Amino acid sequence: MNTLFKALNDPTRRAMLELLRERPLTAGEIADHFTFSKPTISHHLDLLRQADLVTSDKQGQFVTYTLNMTVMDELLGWLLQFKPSSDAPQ
Amino acid sequence: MNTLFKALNDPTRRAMLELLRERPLTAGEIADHFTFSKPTISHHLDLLRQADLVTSDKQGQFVTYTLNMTVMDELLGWLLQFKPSSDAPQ
DNA sequence: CAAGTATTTAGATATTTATCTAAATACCGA
DNA sequence: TCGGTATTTAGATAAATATCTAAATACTTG
Repeated sequence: MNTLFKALNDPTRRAMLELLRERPLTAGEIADHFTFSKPTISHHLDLLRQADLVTSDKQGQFVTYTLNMTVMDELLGWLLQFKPSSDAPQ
Repeated sequence: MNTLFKALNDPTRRAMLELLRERPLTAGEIADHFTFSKPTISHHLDLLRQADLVTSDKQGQFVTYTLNMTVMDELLGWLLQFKPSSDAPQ
């Protein structure tokens, strides 16, 4: 949960997730959408992977990142515990 | 959105929200659940307030904090954009 | 194998953050 | 008004984070 919130606590990483919503992208393609250096992008992707928000797959020279939303369900569950409707319908 | 994720990116603050799920509590009552100093607790509560996750109400010497979940809907919305089912039913 | 491309690792640095103690503020009751 | 309680503000510090450049690694192609 900590790792998840940490990964989400950065606008660049959230933008990356939104990019990957369309389709899987290579590290380079992702980097093209930002003005940060490649190592910085790589570091952000690493944090997203640590949180299991993305998976990475190396194909030759390229590393393709794919959105993995299963972990978001955990967040969704955490969120819903605050929704009174889930506890006491009314 | 930034402020919201920042506020949520701390286990103590998340625990505070879960405490407040039961009922509104004063700053002191909240502090009693943790081993941090009062100023530290106050600082965390300030961040939760900045994110609009809680409201505070001073009654005499006491400041009561109340959960305000309306802003969580924003987070829920952000989250649901990743759920394929919301885009393409299947 | 050498040169070029894609990506990551290493190491440095500036900023942000969580925490503390000490002090200030605000309120209450005698 | 004074002493006590509740909370916040100020200021300091250690740890975490985002970023960079330089270098390393891994793959591809001539």
